[in-house]
Amino acid sequence: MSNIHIKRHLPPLAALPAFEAAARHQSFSRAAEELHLTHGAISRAVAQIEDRLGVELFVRRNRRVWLTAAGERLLKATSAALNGLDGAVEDIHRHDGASPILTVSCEPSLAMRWLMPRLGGFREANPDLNIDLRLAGGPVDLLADGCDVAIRRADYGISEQYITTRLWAEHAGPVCDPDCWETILAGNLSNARWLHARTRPDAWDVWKRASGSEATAASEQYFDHFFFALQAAVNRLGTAIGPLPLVHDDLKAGRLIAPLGMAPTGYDYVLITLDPPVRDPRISLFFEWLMAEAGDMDGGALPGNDMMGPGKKI
Amino acid sequence: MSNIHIKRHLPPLAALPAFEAAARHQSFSRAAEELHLTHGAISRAVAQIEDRLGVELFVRRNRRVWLTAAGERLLKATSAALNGLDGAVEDIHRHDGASPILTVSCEPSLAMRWLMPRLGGFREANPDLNIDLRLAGGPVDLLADGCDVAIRRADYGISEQYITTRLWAEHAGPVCDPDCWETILAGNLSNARWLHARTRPDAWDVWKRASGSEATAASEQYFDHFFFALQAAVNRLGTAIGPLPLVHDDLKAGRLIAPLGMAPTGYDYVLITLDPPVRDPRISLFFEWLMAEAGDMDGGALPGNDMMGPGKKI
DNA sequence: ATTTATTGTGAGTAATATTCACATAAAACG
DNA sequence: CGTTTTATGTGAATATTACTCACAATAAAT
Repeated sequence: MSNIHIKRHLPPLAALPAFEAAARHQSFSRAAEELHLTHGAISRAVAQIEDRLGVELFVRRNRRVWLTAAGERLLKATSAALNGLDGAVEDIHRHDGASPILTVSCEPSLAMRWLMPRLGGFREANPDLNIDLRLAGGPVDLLADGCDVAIRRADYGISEQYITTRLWAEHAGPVCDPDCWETILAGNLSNARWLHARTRPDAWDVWKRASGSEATAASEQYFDHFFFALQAAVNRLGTAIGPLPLVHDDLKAGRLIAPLGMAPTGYDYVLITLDPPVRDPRISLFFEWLMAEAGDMDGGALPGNDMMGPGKKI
Repeated sequence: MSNIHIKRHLPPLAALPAFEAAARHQSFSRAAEELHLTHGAISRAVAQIEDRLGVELFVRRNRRVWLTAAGERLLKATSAALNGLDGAVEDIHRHDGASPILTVSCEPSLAMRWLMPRLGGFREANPDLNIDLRLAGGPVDLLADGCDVAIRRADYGISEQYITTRLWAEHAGPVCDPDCWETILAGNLSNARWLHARTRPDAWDVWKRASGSEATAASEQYFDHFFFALQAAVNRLGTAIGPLPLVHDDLKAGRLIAPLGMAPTGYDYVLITLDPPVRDPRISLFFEWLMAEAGDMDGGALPGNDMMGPGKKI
């Protein structure tokens, strides 16, 4: 448990400011001036990093130097590292450590179709707390990515080092444009053109299992992204499996209907944090807001609820 | 020009691995084991950072330690910094510095409505080059954010330290759902309900100036995001000013029409890089692809083009 | 050819990082 | 309740390293 050795290959950290300044100025002498050192110190610092990495960072041509490809790569990471640390120190001096920025990692489709349209409301309610939204899917490394919280669909094992707080259980069901539901109800779902997404190829199977349906598709079409399949459904191209959060606003606005209702897929959406949300007031604020916004997300849109459009009973 | 002193407040960098390990283990002794040092070395490293910052990083209670708020903030930056550097070193060792990841910073609305739907195509065409997309608006600091390129609407002064490459000139015009254009043409634009976005409050004025229109709104409505106003237009709530990239796909799919055509707004969309795109093969690849995808973006959708729906002549 | 601007380097020195040994403190244990 | 165990803090000695200085080397600028 305690011998989680993180084996890193780090350059000599103390030499990084010298390297960064030298790269910025493309000159060891200017870097020396900036840092109030001698050019020899810069030269040795750079040489030290090069020795450690076994790669040349600069191309030296008599009166000027410039970065090699390796140097460019290291500069990118170095600048990010130094600026990030500088920002942290400033935050600490100004706000005693409580950063007024909450960095949220969210899956792209959920962010686009659910979170972003609502973030304006959060900003209005909490003008002091800025949300920095990053789109990313799959396993998350909060520390490495510098994120405070992540929102994920818990369809994979989430590292035990994190605290996961359940947000809502995912419900999903076939969605199509309002004009097509009669067609579907007249016969059955097998009349429909099924829209698939390669990012979640089992969506239809999961739904069939959850709802006990035995339907097969009349025709099928594949898209690269879930987002795209849903857009196609809005655009009357067929019927897609819509997870509730991603189609919530479309259902509410009448752009889509879910004539067969929604069934739980067995997956939860969770909030991933390093510590329990209550420990960080920013996170607890965000969490409370999320839960309030998601009030009608968790079973509230099952058959019997009027959000679904007219054909909610199968 | 050369005396751009970047005044940073950095913690003692060499002490950071000790701090990070101590924070991770919540124990100085475990950290010492991991780093093959004595607990005294860890204690002094942490104390050194605390002295420099003038803040306590750990709460010491006899047999355990945990982070203060300031410590948590510094840990976030430190982890990100060390992991970022580690990644750079690994890239350098594996690929001699050429990272197989291209980090792209893009404005959220453009990313959502134009870039993301196309990225799948890029990934298929270039499976070796992964795109890491970050949503951010306004001024960009490529180095600080660790981004290779940024895509921006050049509506503000862009720092001279960057190379800006023009992508296309923005065209914009009123867009509404296909059923409403007859209403508009029957009278004029003043019959319409104008949809505004607080993120670009001058959009209608800019268009009126560009097109010479003197119209005024029959009624108006405000939204928090451009994205939202456009969604409202799709949803038949009124007429919004649609910049071509953001409504391109909606026009093409017939969800929206632009009965009065598009006029240049005077703003360019640009690619922002540290060096000319040709110098980095990843960037030049991405740039070429962008230009190919944007083939019909630059004036190609002006009145007279059939992309606009039936009412393209005013 | 001389000057100028730049980086590399050996040797000495200044600074600092690390250890060792001991001090301290409170929980755990019998 | 005393003893042991597990932690961290710290003074002094020591090992390491970072930095400077002075000089070397190089090639462009004059």
